[in-house]
Amino acid sequence: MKIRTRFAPSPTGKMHVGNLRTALYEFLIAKHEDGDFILRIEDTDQERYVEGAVDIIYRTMEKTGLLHDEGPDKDKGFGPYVQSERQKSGIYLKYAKELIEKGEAYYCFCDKERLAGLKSVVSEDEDGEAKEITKYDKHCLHLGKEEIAANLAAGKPYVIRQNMPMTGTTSFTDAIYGTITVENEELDDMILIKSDGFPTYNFANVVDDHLMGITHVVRGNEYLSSTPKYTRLYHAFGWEEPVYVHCPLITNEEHKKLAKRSGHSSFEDLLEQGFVTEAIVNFITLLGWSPAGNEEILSLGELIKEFDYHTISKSPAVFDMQKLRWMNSEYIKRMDDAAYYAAAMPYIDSAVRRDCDKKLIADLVKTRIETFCDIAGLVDFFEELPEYSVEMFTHKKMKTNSENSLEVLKELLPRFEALDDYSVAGVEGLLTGYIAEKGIKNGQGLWPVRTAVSGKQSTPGGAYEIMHILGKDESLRRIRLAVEKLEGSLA
RNA sequence: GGCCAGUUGGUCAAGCGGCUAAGACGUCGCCCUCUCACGGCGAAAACAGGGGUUCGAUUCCCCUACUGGCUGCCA
Repeated sequence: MKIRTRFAPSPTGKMHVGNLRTALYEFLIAKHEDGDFILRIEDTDQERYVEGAVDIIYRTMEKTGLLHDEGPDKDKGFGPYVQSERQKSGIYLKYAKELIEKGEAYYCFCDKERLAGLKSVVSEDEDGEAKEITKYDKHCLHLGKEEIAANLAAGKPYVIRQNMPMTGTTSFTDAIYGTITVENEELDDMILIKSDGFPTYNFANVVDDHLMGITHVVRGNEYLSSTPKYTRLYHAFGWEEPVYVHCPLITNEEHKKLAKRSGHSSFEDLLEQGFVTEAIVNFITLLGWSPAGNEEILSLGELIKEFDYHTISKSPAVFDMQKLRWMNSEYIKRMDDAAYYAAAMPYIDSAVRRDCDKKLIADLVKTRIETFCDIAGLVDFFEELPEYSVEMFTHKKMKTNSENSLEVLKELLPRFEALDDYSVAGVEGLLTGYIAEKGIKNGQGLWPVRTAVSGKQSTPGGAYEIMHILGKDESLRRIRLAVEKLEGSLA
């Protein structure tokens, strides 16, 4: 049978990385076996709906290459794929009523006050916050037919609840976690249809998954505890259950659920921080799953080939920013020229306003950045010579100090003044010639120059490249300044 | 509190009864080198604890501890 998976996000804001990974796994599971990947918008919660969130979902899917075979924007398949649209046809209510007839669900007219009265404080957490638990007492299950009819006729607000048995157990099998069994008395009579007429996620999800022929239900393991309820729903309808694939949670460094404040909880945050889409996709896939071989840098195509959901791990994974940064640097290094320049130039242009060889700057910086946002901090000295101390001319390993740096720079200054060819090769020729002539080490000649023209301990590129980028005038200005500095300190 | 799940180096993770317990990130060292990177080489670093089962447990079972999730007319 052809595999069909679905990504069923709620349009409530940014694309959380946990959601993105779920989408990724769903896509990978389907495509690995040439199956269908479906996009369904679960917007049954009117309260949480955020304008524009659906567009974020579309954009993210497109950018990451997780292209769906069926979805809201395509006019094929079962459609529509937006639950608020589907709801209009009364489809969910129809199925809920079917359950009522079977005795698997019932109308409930209890108001919030009565429900609140059912709550009991069971404990307090460390912050002194009371933890309450509620389990509905099945009060309305025992309403008479006439009473229900009268309430309905009177337009009294109602919900429809699932009728859980008080005895026995319910089991389901998850592809990752194995068979899980719970006591039915632990199961609350969950709400299927809300008083506003919308189905709850729990219900709409099951109905739609069935109607759309979803074979593999993939979701975060926060749903593991509620899955027995879904199992009961499938059984009540007499529907075949899908294969469940629950994925381990992604946590922050404190091993807590990735929260908004961590600053990297969403795809958009990551893009803003200079990460490339392919690296994000690659990295997120590896949170909870690892390939059979040792190669970790894998394109989406390679992931499709290698992904095997049976080997998804059970334990939660910490989102390691450090490793993402490394992986991003690998992707940057592997970018071809066109793509790389296109991505890097905007960052270089905004950091270096001087008219110069920016392509060279881009080349120099390529192996030195982990994200594009790192560029600014590396190239700032091209724009403006930073304040620096003469101590910088003293370097033990280079065998330099203020005295010989001053000597080198003073001897070099007239030669640079006479030089017209400030190409990299031109500058290099002059400097290597000088070094050979003096019989000194490369470092002894080059360290003073590089320091003088950059004012920094470390720079992308060396003296030749920097002088070429700065050009004759600016290079001379900086060298003269260094000479003054050194003379001042030695006087 | 109840229920469910998880627990291999700092992090991601191989392992599926017998191994010197892979690999990657990070860290440290060396080489390369005009700096920093890149690249190359190398090092330190782990089976939560206790009981079983077994000739033999990281691997199977039980208990404990810890961590996380759920316990909404949210998903």
